[in-house]
Amino acid sequence: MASMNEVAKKAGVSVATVSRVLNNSTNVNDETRARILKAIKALNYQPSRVAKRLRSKSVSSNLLGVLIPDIENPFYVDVLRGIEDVAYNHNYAIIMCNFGQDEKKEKLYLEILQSESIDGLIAAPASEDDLQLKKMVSDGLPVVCVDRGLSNTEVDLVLVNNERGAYLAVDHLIKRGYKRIAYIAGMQSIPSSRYREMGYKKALEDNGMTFDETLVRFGNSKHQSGVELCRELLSLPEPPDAVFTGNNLITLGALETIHSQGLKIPGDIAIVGFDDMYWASSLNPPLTAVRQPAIEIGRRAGELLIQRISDTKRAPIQMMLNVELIERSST
Amino acid sequence: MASMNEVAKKAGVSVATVSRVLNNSTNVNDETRARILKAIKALNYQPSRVAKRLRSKSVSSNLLGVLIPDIENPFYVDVLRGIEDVAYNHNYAIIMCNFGQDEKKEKLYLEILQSESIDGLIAAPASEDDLQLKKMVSDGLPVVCVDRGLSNTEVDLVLVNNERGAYLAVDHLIKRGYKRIAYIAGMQSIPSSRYREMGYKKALEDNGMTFDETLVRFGNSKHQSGVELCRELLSLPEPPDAVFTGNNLITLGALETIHSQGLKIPGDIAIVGFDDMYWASSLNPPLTAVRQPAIEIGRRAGELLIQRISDTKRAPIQMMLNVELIERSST
DNA sequence: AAAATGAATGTAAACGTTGTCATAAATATG
DNA sequence: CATATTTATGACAACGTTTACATTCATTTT
Repeated sequence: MASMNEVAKKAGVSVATVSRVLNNSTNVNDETRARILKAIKALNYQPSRVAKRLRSKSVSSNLLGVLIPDIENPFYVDVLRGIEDVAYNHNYAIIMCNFGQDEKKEKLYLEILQSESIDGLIAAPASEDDLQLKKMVSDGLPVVCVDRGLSNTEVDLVLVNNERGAYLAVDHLIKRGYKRIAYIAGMQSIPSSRYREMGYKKALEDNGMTFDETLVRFGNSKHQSGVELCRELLSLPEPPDAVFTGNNLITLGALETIHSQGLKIPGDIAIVGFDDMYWASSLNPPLTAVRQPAIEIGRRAGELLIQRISDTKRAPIQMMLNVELIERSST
Repeated sequence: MASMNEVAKKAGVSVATVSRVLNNSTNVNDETRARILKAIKALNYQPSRVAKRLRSKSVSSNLLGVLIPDIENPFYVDVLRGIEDVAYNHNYAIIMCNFGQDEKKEKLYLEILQSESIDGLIAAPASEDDLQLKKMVSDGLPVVCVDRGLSNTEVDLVLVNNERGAYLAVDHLIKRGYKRIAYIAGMQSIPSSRYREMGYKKALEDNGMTFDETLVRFGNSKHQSGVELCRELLSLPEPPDAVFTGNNLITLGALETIHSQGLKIPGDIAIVGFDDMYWASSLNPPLTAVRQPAIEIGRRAGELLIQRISDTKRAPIQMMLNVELIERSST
């Protein structure tokens, strides 16, 4: 890799002038500029983003961090896609950190990101009380949270109306005549799990139904927990006649269990999931689901972050996007 | 962020000594070491990976590039997961580049990766003749290819026996009595599409069936192409009675079309897909599929890369992993 | 014609490390 | 005791940029 020095030598100028050309600053002679551009081409010179980053924090070094809990979850993949989309358009590269709901791993990744001098970070933190992340925010790193916020901390945030989504789902089940509606939730420490629980309870209440806590199970947000918790629910003396699942992976897990027990959907049991997938209509049966605009969440977060990088002072913005219930045949 | 200099000052030593402690080199007094460690803790010092990377290419700067065609494809997500797994265990961070089958985007990402002075790269290149990538390989960057190789270039490679996978799928269909078996392929420029075609043809041939080229359609490897090409096939005067789909996304697209036309699987038409998904048993109907060990591909590639980084000279290794046919109810 | 301006360029420090070399003190060797 | 060796440490250059400041020269202003 040719360096600026070699270019300068070849063009017979100093590095400063080369730098000026590269950052198309004024006051450089047309002929010199041409000579330098020629040398750049000849040597196939590419500026080192590393050196740039080291030299000045002020100038953008075009590196973003993305910290997500679980890349196996199609929802986060879509968020990532949205982020990648705007990052690419602004010439940013992305360091992807997938911490798999493991707080130790999250911690290590945050350290690495800091150490890489990223310009900004988009994160779905493991916990609302993430001290390390809070510190990074208060130290001035541009941060945008997605899906989950940080308690007592002013930070840009893009999420979805979780309570409303759950309400829509459960209300829909009730209107369809289901009486014993279970909720298979994700990790209790994740805010969205709790908001969705609130929506679940509110829908029951608004419809004059009583809340039965044996029908609510918190898991670890993964596929396997969907499998197992659904099995538990089905083996209850009075099993549910419908189940509301807390995310993508749980839904697929629950479906697996239901199918393996040979139950009919929605005849024996109905199901509505949080998170839609574009292939949800090819599931057996086509799944009724609450759709989050995942790609848009990613895009918005990316835009907010890039804004914030260029204006650290602007007041934090919190965006709550809308969800919608997609009715198919599982309910 | 405290720098080494501040630590040195605080501990009353020179930066050299601090560096020695950090790289636990010998010949540093126990008492001094203790003092330095204390200072490091007090200042919450973290070494800058950026400075490290700039300073010496010799010492590992712990940054890997991953270049994949399509993060929406669960196969690549799994590969990524495998890579991430071993990267994390070796304290490497990952710059993720998703080029969405767009060669211009791929080019830009390769430039960025180079400019970021990555230690090594795992790539599924857009084309076998990718000049830019070939150049990077010959310039000495450690590279491991996954899923697709580079022509006339010695490079580590991890892939799967595509021909055999296709053969298994098509042979299975034939044994089940299907007569007109279509193949909805991905992009023709992608080697795996062609190897799968070879397997498809070979299975026909070995079973004494004639090859009908109107039953083979190449697309762009995305969901939408599955939708459309399947529609084309179904509206043929003599439509197929079975279809072999070239990847994950195509399978889901084809399913969508089949369902939307109200056809029964496998009664009206059978389907077997390349790429399994763990939730394939929840599809309607449970999908018969050729399984690639995607996570293992990622892991192996990660291991090969880390090996190669530490030993640039070792002869290239090409690994071909096995596929298996998972029989469910769509055939 | 001297002074002031401005354009074009160069010099050098800085960013935070690593690593080579030099130096000083302590210890071992004869 | 003189010399050689080892141990512990520091000084400084280098990596490839950016940028503040200095310099040179041509042009304009008085």
